[in-house]
Amino acid sequence: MKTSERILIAATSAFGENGYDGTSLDSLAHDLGIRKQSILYHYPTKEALLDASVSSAIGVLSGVLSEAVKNSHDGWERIEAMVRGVFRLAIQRPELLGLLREVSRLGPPMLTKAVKGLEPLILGATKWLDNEMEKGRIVESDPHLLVLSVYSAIMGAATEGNLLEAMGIKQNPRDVVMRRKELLRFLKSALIPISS
Amino acid sequence: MKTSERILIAATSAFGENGYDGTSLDSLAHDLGIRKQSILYHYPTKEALLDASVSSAIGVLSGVLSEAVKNSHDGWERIEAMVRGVFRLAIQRPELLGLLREVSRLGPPMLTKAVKGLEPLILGATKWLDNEMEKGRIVESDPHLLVLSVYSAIMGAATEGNLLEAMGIKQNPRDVVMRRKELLRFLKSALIPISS
DNA sequence: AGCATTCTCTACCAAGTGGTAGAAAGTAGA
DNA sequence: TCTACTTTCTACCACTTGGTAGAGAATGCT
Repeated sequence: MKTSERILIAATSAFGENGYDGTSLDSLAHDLGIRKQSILYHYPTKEALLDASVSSAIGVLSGVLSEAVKNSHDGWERIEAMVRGVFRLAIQRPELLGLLREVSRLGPPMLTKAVKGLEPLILGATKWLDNEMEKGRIVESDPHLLVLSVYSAIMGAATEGNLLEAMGIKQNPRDVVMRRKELLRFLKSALIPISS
Repeated sequence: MKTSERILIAATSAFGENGYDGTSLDSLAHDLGIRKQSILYHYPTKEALLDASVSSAIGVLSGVLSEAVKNSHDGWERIEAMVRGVFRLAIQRPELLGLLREVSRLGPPMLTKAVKGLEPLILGATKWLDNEMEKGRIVESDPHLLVLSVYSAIMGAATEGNLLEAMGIKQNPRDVVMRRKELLRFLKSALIPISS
């Protein structure tokens, strides 16, 4: 694999797990078995490295979600597919979601850029929700707020692994599945009209 | 006000907003108009300062929640009171919730200690939920998972202010109230049996 | 082979980090 | 006023931070 790719992957992990300030270029280089200056050759500044990490993370997330949209029909099924996709991501690469959360803490200007990258996704989601509401397949409410609620619920359930472990709740794959089921039940009862 | 209290308050803000690694004792001292060494007199290490901040934040949160419990009856009303309490806290002192989130990212050993501090609260909540489920006032489900879902939903809705602003969603008090309402609707439909 | 390009390295640097030592200043009781 | 104690200060330290300058290697093209 190309060095620049290896750097990007390691950086995404580190930024997502230890935060931006908690990650030093030296430690990053050490983990990769190279020198810090090699990192700075591929990414001229630390911020540029963060930028690239965020872009790639957004790319992966977008991929997962649009894949879920492609392979599902309208209504509840689609929401379920998206939640499953994000959970799979949370298990396989938790650092990606951690990174997005970190970005939202860092605030502008990085956050602004990230949101811009996610804008088509958010726009698509709200439009689709609007449409679904019109057809009565989803409970009427402000789509923007809905997207946020769902976002934070998923993000929370998917990324609070640390917290769960500290609470003594095991993290076997089976338990993660149960948590996903619980979240889906949660979402379903909140979003789907009683008739269905 | 005593210097040690001023330090504690400023530290809680800083840790909550900029993270532990993102906060230097020098900048903290500068904001307070004192010298770093005065901080280190009251709190021998940076970690001790974090510890004290976390303890105080947990104290405040516990206070808000037990106040909500005291002033409400069983059933949905109590959940609503608790959500209102946390939202009020999120508006008045968002850095407190930010700090708790930061702690959950830092992981052990600080997280372990924090969770231990919150244990009575969590235990009380799960016990109460168990009881409510028995009486049929709340939908049957794993109380632990439920607490987590509710926690992350509230935490998300209450602390993603940065994200919302970057998304161009205004943050007037009126809008915060709307978000709280939306979250309450969300929780209600997920938690309350259809009969009510 | 020679040459240019791409990449990784050693050697530094100025600034900032948490923390130590101990002097100076304030404060209160006798 | 003397004394004991608490608090804040100046001065400093070893170490780490992100970043620069430029020398050496690889690598591929002709």
